[in-house]
Amino acid sequence: MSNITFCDYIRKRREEIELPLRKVAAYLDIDTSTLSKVERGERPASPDYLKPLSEILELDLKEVQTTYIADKITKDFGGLEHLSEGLKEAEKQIKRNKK
Amino acid sequence: MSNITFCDYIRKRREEIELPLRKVAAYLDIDTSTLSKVERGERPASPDYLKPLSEILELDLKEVQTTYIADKITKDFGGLEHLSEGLKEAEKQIKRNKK
DNA sequence: ACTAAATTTGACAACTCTGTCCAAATTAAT
DNA sequence: ATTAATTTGGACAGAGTTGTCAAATTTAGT
Repeated sequence: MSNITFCDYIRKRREEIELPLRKVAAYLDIDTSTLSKVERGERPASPDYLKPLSEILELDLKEVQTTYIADKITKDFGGLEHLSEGLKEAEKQIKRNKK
Repeated sequence: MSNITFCDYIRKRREEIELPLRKVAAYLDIDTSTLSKVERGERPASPDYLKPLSEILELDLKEVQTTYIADKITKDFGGLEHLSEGLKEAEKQIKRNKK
């Protein structure tokens, strides 16, 4: 029922493959403390982290991005009544822009 | 073909019904200068503006929100490769959360 | 229990963001 | 052309964000 948040997603995975925060943080070139905060949802993840996270956690980049986006959108736009329609419209526009 | 940006959308409409910035800004309870910047895309619109904007510009709130969301998402997430998938996933989650 | 490693916490500086104020520039009306 | 109204620009303050550092706490290994 409940949606996996981005922070839980990456923390679970990191524990799964038994990497210490220290190592992952070093790979992302950020402080251990920063990553700790991100993993506990105290701070949002920077989009810059996505690619290196997918690498060191051996996750599909697409899945990482998807989880990140879904999470951030619900947080950023959660208060708007017509969010679903807005998202559909956004999708259309993005497809249009690709061409 | 080109997507209407939120700022163009509200500026066009304001000019259409011939309201000065001054009046609209007063209704939103912000400085004229701030609204000027928003209408030219120099500053993002606050979500707080959406409701009063729809009222004074006599626009459907749903349309206002949809335009706002679509615009903001392309600006916020434009750099991500898997944005379309992320949006679909976000939609699913939002629907799930409604229940 | 002791030690070392891992993680969390809080204070902090640098930076960004939001909106205001007021002066300058542009546009409209007579 | 002058005047009045509208719009824009830039300096600014206050609030919020981002990541770091170092100390405190928790967890794991012996």
